[in-house]
Amino acid sequence: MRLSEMFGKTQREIPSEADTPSHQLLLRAGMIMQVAAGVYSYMPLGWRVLKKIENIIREEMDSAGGQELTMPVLQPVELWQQTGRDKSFGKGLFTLLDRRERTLVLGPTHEEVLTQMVSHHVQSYRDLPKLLYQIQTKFRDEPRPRGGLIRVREFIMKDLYSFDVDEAGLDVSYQKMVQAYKNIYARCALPALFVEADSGAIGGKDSHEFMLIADNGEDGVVCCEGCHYAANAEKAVSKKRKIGPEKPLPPEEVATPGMKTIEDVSSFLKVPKDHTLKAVFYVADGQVVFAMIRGDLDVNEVKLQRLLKCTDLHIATEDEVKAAGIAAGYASPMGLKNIKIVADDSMAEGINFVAGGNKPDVHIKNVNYPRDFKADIVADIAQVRDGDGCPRCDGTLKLMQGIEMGHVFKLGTFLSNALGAFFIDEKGNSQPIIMGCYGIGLGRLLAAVVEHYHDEKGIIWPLSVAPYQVYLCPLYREGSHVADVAEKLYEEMQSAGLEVLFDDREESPGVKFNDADLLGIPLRVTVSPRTLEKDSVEVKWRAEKQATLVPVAGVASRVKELIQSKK
RNA sequence: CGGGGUGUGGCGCAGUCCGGUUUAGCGCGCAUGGUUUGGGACCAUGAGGUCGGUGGUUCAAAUCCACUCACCCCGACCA
Repeated sequence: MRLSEMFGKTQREIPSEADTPSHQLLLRAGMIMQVAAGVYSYMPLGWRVLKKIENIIREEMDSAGGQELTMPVLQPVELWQQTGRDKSFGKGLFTLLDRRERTLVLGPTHEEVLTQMVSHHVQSYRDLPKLLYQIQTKFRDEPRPRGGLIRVREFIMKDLYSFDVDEAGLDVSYQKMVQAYKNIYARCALPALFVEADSGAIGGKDSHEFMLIADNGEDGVVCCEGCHYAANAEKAVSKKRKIGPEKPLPPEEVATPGMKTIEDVSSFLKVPKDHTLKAVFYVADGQVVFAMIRGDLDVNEVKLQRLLKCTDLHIATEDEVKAAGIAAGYASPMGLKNIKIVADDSMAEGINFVAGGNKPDVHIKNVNYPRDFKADIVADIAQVRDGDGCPRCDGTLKLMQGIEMGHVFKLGTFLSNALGAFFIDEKGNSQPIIMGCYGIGLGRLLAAVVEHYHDEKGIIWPLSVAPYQVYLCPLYREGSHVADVAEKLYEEMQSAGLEVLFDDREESPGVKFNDADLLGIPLRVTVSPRTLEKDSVEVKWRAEKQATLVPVAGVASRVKELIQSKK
């Protein structure tokens, strides 16, 4: 490709709407362009990268036994009502009316359509297992698109669904996919951390995510420094610091005027935070729930939601708290009626806690469980903190940020039951097909590569996904034969099967080098009067500082060797 | 949806507080001509803007008021 003819220009200045490195660089390099919030076009360079990623994924899916197919974006809402997932997706579902006023959804994923398809084409255990996948556009009306390509509302995703006769079969499919995913990240040169994850609204047994540790990640990742334990912060558990037990003292009211927060109470009464009880009110599917936890800890809402098995969970508003007859800031589990109490197991230790007095300006000292109050549920609902103890070994947990590059999970039979996807087993009995699903967002993966591979000058593409392999960079000067040599090299390298981006523009060296660095093409070949004096060209890896001279005569084959050696 | 912020040529910004010397500027980019060519060159000339939108206040609005839209960032969703 001649740069002079290519659609898309580089930009010198950082677009003001972008503040994640991948977003800034992809915009500046002219690889993507925003159309609306969370909606992007891919320009030729960006699209080439996306296709390379797509091919890597396709190859790995195929060699793991996957069969590719395609399904419609437009789906009848009735299909979603059958599984109830229209509700669990809620507002995230893009819907529209057709001319007959029928509601259609823009598919946010394709389990429903595919399960229905499978239910028509699988009758016997002999038809299983099957691994079916698609690479196509999905739509989700995200509450907040973010970070350029990292979180968008229209995105291309590879989704594979597995269909098995039993749990053992599902385990095999799952392992195949985990391995295929590891291969994919390895081929994209990305270090992927394999972590335990929350399986979300559908439930299911196991779930794992592949995380890229990155400052701009939107997920918390917990990882043990001593063993292999690693989990999404939503799911992670830890050994909580033991405080008690202490000898129980009799409860005692104390005046705490204006002291509403744990911080206030703790410093006012000169009691450490871990000797207080924090009360947090939630509304779970319309019902007020009282979550209680030791004052030094925070509630993990995902854990709470899973525990309550509710679809909607939010912090109660002041009005909702008031309506439930609770004194905000002074709430206590003691004497509360008709409100479900969920307590973190940290408060079950015998400690003389300070808790709210259930009336303004009063707290109660020496509150102990279960002597002074009861909880409907006692379980782990705490957020893991950096430095907590590992649940598996004696190590310490580290809390980091990560980008979710892929998610695999075991769905079980929820969907096959809802959509009637059954098979006849060896004994002639009808059984629901056991499912799993495995997704990778391609644009997100592309962004993850840039997040991981860039410097202050620009992108540094790994060879496997680079839009072009070679940046041919002639520095023209009147009276030299740089132009002729460059044209000849362009032909030769292309004939040798190399992907060459030829910067044939009449620009100054600075402009060319800076664009080469910004675009991140792995290998730069510079031809100039200076190199031609030595009958050579200069060859330099984008990722390295030094350049080497290569004789003009054998450039194409030498470059080819260099590229091969890096693969 | 709650909290914060921004909308001025393709991009980055100034001007807005305190309405009128502003025919709305600057830098980058773009066009034409010339001089340049190893890390974002220089000179000259030029094109390009209903100041996000609507309504209002006023003799007069980019500037004040009201409403509205879009986008970004922080929290509830997920590849």
